[in-house]
Order: sequence, then structure tokens, then C-alpha cells
Amino acid sequence: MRAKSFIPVNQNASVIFHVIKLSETWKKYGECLTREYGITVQQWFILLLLANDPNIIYLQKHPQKKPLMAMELADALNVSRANVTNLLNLLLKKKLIFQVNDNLDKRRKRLKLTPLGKKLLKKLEKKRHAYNAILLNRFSEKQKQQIIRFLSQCIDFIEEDLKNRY
Amino acid sequence: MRAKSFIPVNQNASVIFHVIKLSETWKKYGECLTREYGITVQQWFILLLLANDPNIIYLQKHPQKKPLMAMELADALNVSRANVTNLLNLLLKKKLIFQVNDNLDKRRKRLKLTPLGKKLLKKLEKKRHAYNAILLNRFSEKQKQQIIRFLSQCIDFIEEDLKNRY
DNA sequence: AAAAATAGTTAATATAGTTAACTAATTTTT
DNA sequence: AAAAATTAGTTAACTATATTAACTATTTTT
Repeated sequence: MRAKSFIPVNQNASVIFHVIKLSETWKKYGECLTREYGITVQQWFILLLLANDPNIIYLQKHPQKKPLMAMELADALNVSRANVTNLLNLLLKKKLIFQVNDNLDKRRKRLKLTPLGKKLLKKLEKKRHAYNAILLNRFSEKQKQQIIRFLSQCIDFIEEDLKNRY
Repeated sequence: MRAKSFIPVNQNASVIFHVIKLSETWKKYGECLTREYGITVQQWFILLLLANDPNIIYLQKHPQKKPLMAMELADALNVSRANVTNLLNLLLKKKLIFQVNDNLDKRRKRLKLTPLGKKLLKKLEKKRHAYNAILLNRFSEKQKQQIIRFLSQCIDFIEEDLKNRY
């Protein structure tokens, strides 16, 4: 007979701490992956956004017809536009992305991956999927679907709440 | 009859993105709470560690007999000791914590909350628990226990893996 | 046509992190 | 017991990531 599993003093707090901890731990692992390609996890995330990764929550909520522009990246990353300019300059210098002027609105610059950027991303994708499989394939699809539902309900609730604070 | 729920292209990737997104969203909310008390979420987390919050994963894995010292904080926060010195200086300046020399080992400085620090933490705790209740009480205890188990297994796996990389 | 809003950049600054070199205390080795 | 190694913490120099405010150029609204 299995021992009764430990129930922490405050279960709600424990859920939140675990979410934050896993996020940080996964990012730490991500840094190991990206370091050898000379980029950061955040820069990787930008490349994934530009590649239109269908699993990114921002892209699920804001489906794109045209390539992303800096303003949308700022929204997706939840940072200032000025900061996005800096981040993009790093990727431009590394020749991983390039800008295309939008001909309908000359203020806008659309961002796209260079062949080099696509190649780098492809290599990282392979490692990421392999690792995610090792990490998560022991759980059932149903269980993972429950987790996703749980997490996305929490995200939506907090985002709605944050919106109403202004 | 309910519609079949959406299954993303890559479920594993979706789990990870949701974990990271919820972590960031919760932290953003946390900043709203802490801002009015003149501290950051990270500083808050240090105060919680010093208060020995039983839900913090580091404290569950490393139960403390004596008050924490800077070296242990660095371990708990996964940052360098030099960085912890900086962070503690901010909290010392704000009179939220104080240092006590360990009389068994004169190199060590034990860190404790001042009455002011305890008071601030108490106010934040009230808001945190209230918000967590609104956010999470719609889910069953069993469901939350499953989430915690899922997340902690992932954390342990990645941490084990990261350890073996050195 | 004028005013307001939007997209992006630049400059100045803040914060959070790093590594390397250092002091002081303790522990281990010889 | 002395020498060497380790540990705890600080300081200094630096890097990365973020901010706000002021600016240009373009588009939209009034």
C-alpha cells in the first residue's frame, strides 16, 4: 500500500511555486542549448515567433497573416518597444533576421528569418523536441491536455485581471 | 454535446510554453502587488525564504535549522553569491532584514527579517493568499495535487540532467 | 488642414546578472 | 603545528536586459 502523498501547508501557493520553478529550470536548460549557438533563450523565442511556431500562446491568440513587426513582438514578449529594437539589433547583427518595409504602411517593418536563422532554428528545434519527448512522453496525452487546460485558464484569468487594473 | 477540445500541433511544446507563460504572467501580477511596498518580486521571494515559507521548493528539499545565509540564498535563487550580496544590500538599506554573525563559524552571516520586514511580508501574504484563492479555488484539491506532482517530476528530471552536464 | 495616434529609434538610465580578484575564517593535509 | 585548500562573503569591472522620455516619420481621425 502506497503512503498517502504529502499535502503541503498551502496547496495553492505550492502550485504557483512549482510553476515558477519549472519555468526557471526549463529556461536554465534552454540556456545550455542556445549557448553553443551564440544566442540567448529570449533571442530563441523571438526566432520561434518569427517562424510562426503554432504552440506559442501569443500566436494562438493573435493569428498572423503577415510577418510580425517589432510592435507585435513587444506585445508577445511583454516588454517595451525600445527593448525590442535592442533585441532585434542583436539578431540583425548576427544575420539571423532581416527587415522588410511594409508597402501598405511605411512606418512598419516586417521581420523575417534569414536562411542562416532558419538553419539555426532547425538545429535547436531538433534538440528541443528530443528533450521535450524525454521529459514529457512518460505522461499521458490526456494528462498533458489537463495540464494545458489548467494553466491556460490561470493565464487567462490573471491577464484579464491585469487588464482591468488600468 | 461539447466540442472536442483543441489539441495543439505539438502537445509537449505547448505544455512548456504554458508553464513559462503562466510563470511570467503571475510574476507580472506579483510586481503590481510589490510595487506599492517599494520592493520587487525577487526581493519578496528572498523575504519569503527568510520567513521559512514551507511551500518554497528549495526549503522543502533543504530543511533549515538555522536562519539562512547568503550562500544558501544564492543556491535557492540559482544566482551567483556576488549577486546575492547586491540583492541583500538593497533589503538591508530598506531595513527589511538584518545580519547576525554565526558564533560557530565567524565567516557566516545569518539573515533575519526585521519587525518592519515581517510586517511588510504579512501584508503581502494576505493579498497573495486572497488572490491565489480566487485564482485556484475553482480547481479541486485532487486536480491541484496532480499538477504539483506533474510539475515536480519535471523539475526533478531537468535538475538531475543539468547536474550531470558538469 | 490640423490634430492625434502609431511605428520605430535613440539616449540616458536602472536593474540584475556575470566573472575575477580579494579578505578572513575554517578545515584538511602533511 | 604549519601549510595548503576550501569556504563565506565582498568589491570592482563588466554585460545583458530592461525602463522612460524625447524624437522622426507616417498614417488616421477630426
